[in-house]
Amino acid sequence: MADEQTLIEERRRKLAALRERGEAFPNDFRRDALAGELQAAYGDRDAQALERSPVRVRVAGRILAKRVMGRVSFLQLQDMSGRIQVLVQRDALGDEAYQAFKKGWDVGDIVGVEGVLIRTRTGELTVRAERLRLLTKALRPLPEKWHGLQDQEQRYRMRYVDLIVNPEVRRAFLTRTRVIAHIRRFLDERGFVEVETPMMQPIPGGATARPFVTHHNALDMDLYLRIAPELYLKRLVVGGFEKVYEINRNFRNEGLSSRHNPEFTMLEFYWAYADYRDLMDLTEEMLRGLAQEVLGSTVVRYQGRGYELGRPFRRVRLLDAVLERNPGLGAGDLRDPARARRAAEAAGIAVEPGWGPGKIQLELFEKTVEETLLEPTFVTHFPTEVSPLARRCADDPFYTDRFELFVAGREIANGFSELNDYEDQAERFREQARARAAGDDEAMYYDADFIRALEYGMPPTAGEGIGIDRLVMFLTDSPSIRDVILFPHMRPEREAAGGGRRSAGGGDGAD
RNA sequence: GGGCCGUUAGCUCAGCUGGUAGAGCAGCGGACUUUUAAUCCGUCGGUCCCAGGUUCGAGUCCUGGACGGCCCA
Repeated sequence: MADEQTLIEERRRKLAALRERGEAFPNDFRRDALAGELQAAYGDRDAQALERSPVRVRVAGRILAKRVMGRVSFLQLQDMSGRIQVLVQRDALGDEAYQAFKKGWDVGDIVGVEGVLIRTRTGELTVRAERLRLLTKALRPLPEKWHGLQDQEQRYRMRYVDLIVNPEVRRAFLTRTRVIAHIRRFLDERGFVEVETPMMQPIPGGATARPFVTHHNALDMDLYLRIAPELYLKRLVVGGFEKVYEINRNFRNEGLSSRHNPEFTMLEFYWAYADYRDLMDLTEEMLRGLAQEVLGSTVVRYQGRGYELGRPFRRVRLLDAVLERNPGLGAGDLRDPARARRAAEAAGIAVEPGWGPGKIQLELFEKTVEETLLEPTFVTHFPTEVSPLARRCADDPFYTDRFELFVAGREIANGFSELNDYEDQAERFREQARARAAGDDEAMYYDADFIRALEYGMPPTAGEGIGIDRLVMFLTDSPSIRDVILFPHMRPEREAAGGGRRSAGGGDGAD
């Protein structure tokens, strides 16, 4: 009587008894209180005070624990706000109702309770039930009460179970929601306008990445799931949306890892009459306020280490950061194509044919510097060669007015003064198109409509993208991006019939 | 794509050098009117991820595969 099918059969039997009494899936119970709010409002009221002025409540939620002690029982009830205990007494409900509860109700069932607040002998705030309703009978048993669900695969595949039994998971996702809400408020307060631009694009632009392809039947044309919204948001700046942002999904057809999911959430915002330095200031302010709001402190604990967001972030040029970590190199070694190639090869980098000194500087940076940048650091002056949408530095066109923000060794944000010189932009697109023709399938396409938009004139503008998932990982102390994406991508499960161990769908059609 | 690790009851986990597969929780039966990992007595429950192989004998050893985790590209 304890393999999965038997456990389910046992509950089906209980459900059948409910159906016979005509009360299997009622939808007329209305609650007027939430567990967490009751804890907050009455948590400090003592037993006598609760007795003197009784508080009647109707709560509903899932049974997480059931402790039967003869003619009295205790339930632990969980709703979206938290948990509260329920006291169930035979003498209050009558013998028939109490027996039905005792024999027919299980951990995992969803119930409604009407009663009064009391404090038990051991001091716990409790709803003493006067009426009990079983609202939804659960067929499947919940995981073990103490350890919860540990198996990573099952936690991701059956997130609904993970959320029921692992409170820290629920907390992380609520934090994610608060992060996004805070960012919206932050930008709204500063006059930014939120928009939505195409997810399906005829030309995938705005980043270097492999896209997903789909097909529009009526138009008989391929469309690409966007890898970035950038080129559309800049069209809007041309159109007069001088402060604009979008928080939404990007799709990149690349590998999965603890830092990559094929679909991920990005904030992009564009700010006319500002430059990349203004962006860095704004980013610091945003992240500082965010930590304060979400964590109550500007110190973030991540994977055992503390990070201080309260102080100004370090700012360092990419070349200087590379030279710091590679003491054998001099500035001149990384500007000349042949010398840069030799330097990279000496550092163990397999230099590909099309790479110029700018790409090599970036590779050296990623290989030798990136993961060492623990404290929040703005790395500035990315080479023009690897920044096809960024404005060149006024004093040195080899570099751009661009930065990336690194925290805990990971890229969190990428921003730059936008390239609004349509002639330069057209030339950069042609350069990308040449690289693509030469076999670089991550290189950008030439986007003629975007050039046309720029030719109408885009004001001097700064724009930035912030990876929301990685930011939330940092703020929730999550080691994997899958811990902050509700339903991360997984390989399909094997069919239950195929003999695989995991058979989440195994009960389907059993009746 | 490569390397390492994992997969045993619904869940969390033991299982030594190859010799009859275990515990706790959950379930079921019983006791119990203030417990909170309730307690106590009794009890059911296994395609040891899959397929081959070695062996008198495989959860355990070998080969291949599936899925997952970590690291690398």
